[in-house]
Amino acid sequence: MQKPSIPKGTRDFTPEEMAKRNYIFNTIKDVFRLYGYQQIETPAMENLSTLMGKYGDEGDKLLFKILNSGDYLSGLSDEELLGRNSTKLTNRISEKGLRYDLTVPFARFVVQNRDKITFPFRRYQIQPVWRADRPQKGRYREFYQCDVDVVGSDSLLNELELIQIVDEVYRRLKINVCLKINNRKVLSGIAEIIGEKDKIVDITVAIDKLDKIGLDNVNEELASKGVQPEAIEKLQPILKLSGSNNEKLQQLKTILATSETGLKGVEELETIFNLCEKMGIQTQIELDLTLARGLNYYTGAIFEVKALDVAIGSITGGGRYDNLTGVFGMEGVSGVGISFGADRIYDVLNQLELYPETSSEQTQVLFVHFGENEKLYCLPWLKELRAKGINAEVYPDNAKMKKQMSYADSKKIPFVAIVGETEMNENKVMLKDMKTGEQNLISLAELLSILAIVR
RNA sequence: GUGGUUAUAGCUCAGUUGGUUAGAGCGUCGGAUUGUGGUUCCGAAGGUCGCGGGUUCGAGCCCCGUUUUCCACCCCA
Repeated sequence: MQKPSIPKGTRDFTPEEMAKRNYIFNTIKDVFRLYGYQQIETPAMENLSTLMGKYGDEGDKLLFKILNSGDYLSGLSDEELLGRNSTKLTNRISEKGLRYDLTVPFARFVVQNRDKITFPFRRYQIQPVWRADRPQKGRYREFYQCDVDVVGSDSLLNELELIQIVDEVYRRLKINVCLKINNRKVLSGIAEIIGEKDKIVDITVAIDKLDKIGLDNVNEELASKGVQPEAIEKLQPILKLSGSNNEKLQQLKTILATSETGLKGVEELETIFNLCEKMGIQTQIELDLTLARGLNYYTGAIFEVKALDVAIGSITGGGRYDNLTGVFGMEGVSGVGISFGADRIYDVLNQLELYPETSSEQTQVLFVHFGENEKLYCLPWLKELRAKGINAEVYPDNAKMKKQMSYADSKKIPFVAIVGETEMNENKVMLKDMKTGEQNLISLAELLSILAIVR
């Protein structure tokens, strides 16, 4: 027999792992709701026409495509088949794909449901996304994103609130993070004043790597992309900017003095920093001019959150995108949002062992018994316990004591209620505390009060 | 897509220069113990050595291909 397996980059989650993951999801959800965001879901698959071209050339390659149903070759000519043009052929045999992120499907959702939505629309969405990447550390082909976005509002107050959400989520999860912030308008301004306006993508991609490959290599990459030597020269003081956020902003003001967009970006950043200070954000916030992020659609603020105690890449990212709905035929709607990478947060929490000890998903008491009559005797007790919200179960088969007890032990159930003839005659159970080994003959009322207190 | 790396029991891993019948720990199951788990002792089950080809008298071990794992690049949560 062939060993079963799952596709590369995907994972199974055991009950223990799910308890941990739900702790993350619930923490994030609770905070989202505090800020008035409401949940939506969208399909796992979208039409390829919705997805293609939204994430750049690289993104198109990383889309999982779904083969058409039925005889998907029937409409094709021999010429097309023998042409061996994968890209063209793909369009003919596949019209659906798995979603690559939650932002683009959300933009589609807004356009399609504009009649049911009141703006500004605040939604959150927690669902898996798929990327045909090569898996590696902290990188999966199926992973969950937790998105919060607000569309239909230009106010920088939204940026502030997203930062507050980041601050609160990571405070609750007890993860030390650094929030990096930049602004696409500043990046545009830089490209503008060095005279390479149309090379903005190459420039941002290159300087994004400053941390990783160093200044010399960045300059080399810029040159290889055709950026003029004078332009690279002009860029140097910007790359070497240092000091506090405020100091950087002041320097940028002089550097970008001739660029209207650049100055607008600086002004936005200034406003956001001031608001954060006013609201007493605890998280360390850093203006990082090298922060570009690959996504093509950001137009204003760009965010990225990194865990300070674990090397795993960014665990949250986002930004402002003006007019993302424009490609779906709805102009003039600006949005801003961020996405929490649940799977990376999970990896961080695992490495730092930051999970709370008690899990609400655990069974509180297991009924063990000596046979058919005893088992039936347990049923009304279970009903009462469950009605009070206490997780309880009975061992379903007639099995030896040892087996039933081992079951409780391996499931880490804290209490076992033993039921035999003596207990039934007295209308009681023998409650054993699995940690201390202590046991007492008690009534239903006593059992309820004990378990209610422990909980 | 590029480069490297890995694959032996359910899991984690040994396995000598290529030499008979493939090893351990953990887990599972049974027993010691028919009203008591986590400790201990005894026993059992469990393998197409990733797959395909080649070299050899002989391959878990060497060679080629392929798939897979993990890591890095590109890119990204």
